[in-house]
Amino acid sequence: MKPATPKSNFLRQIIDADLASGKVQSIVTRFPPEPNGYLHIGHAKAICISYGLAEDYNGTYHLRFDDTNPVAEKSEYVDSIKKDIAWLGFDWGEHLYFASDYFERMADIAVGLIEKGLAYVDSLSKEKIREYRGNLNEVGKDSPYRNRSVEENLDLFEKMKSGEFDDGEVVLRAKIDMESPNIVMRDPVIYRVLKAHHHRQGDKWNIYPMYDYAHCLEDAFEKITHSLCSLEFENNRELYDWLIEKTGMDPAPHQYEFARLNLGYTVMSKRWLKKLVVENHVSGWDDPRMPTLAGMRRRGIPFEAVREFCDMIGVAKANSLVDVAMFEFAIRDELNTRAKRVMCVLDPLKLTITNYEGENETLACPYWPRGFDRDETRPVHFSKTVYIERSDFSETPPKKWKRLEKGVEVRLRYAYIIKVNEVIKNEEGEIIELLCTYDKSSKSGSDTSGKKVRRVVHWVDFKTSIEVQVNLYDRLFINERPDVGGDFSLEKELNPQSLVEKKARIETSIVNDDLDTRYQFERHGYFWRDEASDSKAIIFNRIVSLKDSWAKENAKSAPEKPKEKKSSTPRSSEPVMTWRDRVRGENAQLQKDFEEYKSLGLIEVDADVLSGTPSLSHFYKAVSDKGGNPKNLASWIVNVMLPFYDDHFDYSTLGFQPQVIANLIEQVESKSITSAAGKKIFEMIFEGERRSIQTLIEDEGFKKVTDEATLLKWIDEVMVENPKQLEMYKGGKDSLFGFFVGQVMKKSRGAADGVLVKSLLKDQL
RNA sequence: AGAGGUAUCGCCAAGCGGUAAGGCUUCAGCUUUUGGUGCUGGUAUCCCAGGUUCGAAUCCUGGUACCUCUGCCA
Repeated sequence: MKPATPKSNFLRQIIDADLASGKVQSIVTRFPPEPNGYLHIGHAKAICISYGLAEDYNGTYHLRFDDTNPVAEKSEYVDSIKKDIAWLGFDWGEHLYFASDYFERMADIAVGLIEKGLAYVDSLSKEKIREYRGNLNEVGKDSPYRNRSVEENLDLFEKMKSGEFDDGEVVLRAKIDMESPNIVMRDPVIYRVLKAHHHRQGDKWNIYPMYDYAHCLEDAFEKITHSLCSLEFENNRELYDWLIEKTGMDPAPHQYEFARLNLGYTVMSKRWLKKLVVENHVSGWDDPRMPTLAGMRRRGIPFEAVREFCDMIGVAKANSLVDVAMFEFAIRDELNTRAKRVMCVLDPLKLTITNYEGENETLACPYWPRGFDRDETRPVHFSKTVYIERSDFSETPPKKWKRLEKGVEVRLRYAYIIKVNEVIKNEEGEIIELLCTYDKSSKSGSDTSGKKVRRVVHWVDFKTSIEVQVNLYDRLFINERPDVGGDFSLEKELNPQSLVEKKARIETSIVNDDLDTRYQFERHGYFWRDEASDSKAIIFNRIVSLKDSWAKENAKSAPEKPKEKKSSTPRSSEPVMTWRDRVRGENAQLQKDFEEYKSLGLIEVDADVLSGTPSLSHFYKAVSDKGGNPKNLASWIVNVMLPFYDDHFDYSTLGFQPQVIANLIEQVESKSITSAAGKKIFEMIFEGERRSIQTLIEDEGFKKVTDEATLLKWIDEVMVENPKQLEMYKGGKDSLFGFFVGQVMKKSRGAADGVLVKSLLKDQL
């Protein structure tokens, strides 16, 4: 029933590694909303990630209100956010925090920064600050106030605090680097003057910390180990780490970023959600069509479905747009097992059984379908006249029609088999009633008619059924990505059918149920009572419709989607300018090396890489001085050795002689060891192994194995150990060949002769 | 133009040099008194181009596309 969820993601890998290395003993995560609005499904993803991870790893999670900007924040939002998170089933226990509770501490730390000469008060205007910051292409320049003395800064900051400056007059800035390629690092503002009323601190403060300054400190104060946020903060991480380091916070929290959720046919940004509410396109933040948690709760979506959905979509760093079908699946999957089935007719049409003689009767109808291991029933009234769904009768039935048509027997669900004999229409030609006859012996449960009728139709009793209002909700927008591309105008994007209100008729049994009962109205969808419902006027919200494959079948063949061709960019024949070309442009020696390497017969890219830095070039020369084929030497260094250094190759701190590498490559060249073994040996050297290559080969058995008998023995073993794969291979799964080669190679620890193994294996298989 | 990211099926998403997981969607079939549910089965060679290797989605080089950053918002 539960879909398998991705059990691995990059955050888990980070945590696993941190736990394994002892960097942390147990994890602490946090969800840090600003109390300036309502939570939506995107927040639910973030919460499920941070809190879910803490739960899974037996760690701790915090709820922290990041209330550093008093202007938009309200206690009302604090309450709604708490309610929403609790609804999702998370309990933060005693770990409820407010950034504003740390204001004193943060201000003290700012003083410390000033004392260290790492922060200064800037008197530049907002506009000037922007101008001085530069832009994406131009570096910034220093503020004229950047070099104020520590004393002056201390004095000025004190005055900011005590209210001697007005909003916007001065700011406190971190003194970092106005020429940093990362704009975030160009002396970011860390405190601003704001004489605003704070929802918890009142008028106590005249200054408020900025997010970048406050957030990392909050994490540190709370000893958060893994501070998870969305991708747009990637650029801010450098500042986060800078502040943690300069303020000496220990242990240091770390920030990791993941992609935020985008869901089709809805919007997630506060701006648009607010517009929907303010312009009355919806009834409020909790309108059942809203993607807010309050809206989903009112719609009747169980929180478990939201959680299941969050598990399903996983977490990664690639921007994505999740198909609503996935969310709908999660909701249906949850509701399917817990929603009682009842009958409700949304568009009633009268049907009279002309040969029905009794007054009425009561049928015991099961609440649950077969296979549910539940056998509760409810009484349902039945009489001579019932309502059926107008769309269940057709005068011109399409192919494969399974409902009513004239003269064909159909079962009234849980009741009798009937046959329509006559169609009564009004003056406009509209059908107003169907007259039919029934087979008295076909009563459901005691059917002695012997008939097998595959057509079924649901119904409610004419006299006793209750009229109710049903709200049929559908997606709010017409397009999958309403807020992308061009200017987004709500009027054009809104789905006019997002709410359809109907008068429907429902069986009486529902009056006895708890108000929060979830139902499946058979053949329609899942419903529950709206909170505005009362005993006189009952209102049902449709949570989600049933999956409808008939509609698809019936729809005209969908227009063929134009297949997007994967763009293949033609390879330009122009020689390309690499960053190394630029380096060489300023370093004649390297340029000379480059030319020399090429003349030695190196392929161009290897020559390019090896002459990219002085350190590398020296190293290559040192290795090739010892002899050997320059081309192969180069290729080995570039492709096998360099990846170990992850762009940080430094000859001077190498820890082994170039001679060693020359020897190693010679062994590979002379085919006395395989290249895989060569790589393994280098790995050992890289990690500090000091035995000679010769010794290593001897001691560790790296010598290339070309002995057929040994190889065949391994091959036999592999075939015996993997009977399943063997069978599949023989069944035609050729791609398994590589698997067998791999297994043999593994047995030999990479020492077997690959070519030989292949040919032997081919014979054996 | 700078910096930081990302690219695996229609949509999410595993994969970390040796069999291209899984879920959603979709298609086919079975069951069915819900055109629902359940069950069975099918559907990708990994953005492009080179290179290294017995073997590359994974390593190297170079491209391309998309996202984020120029608030005294978070």
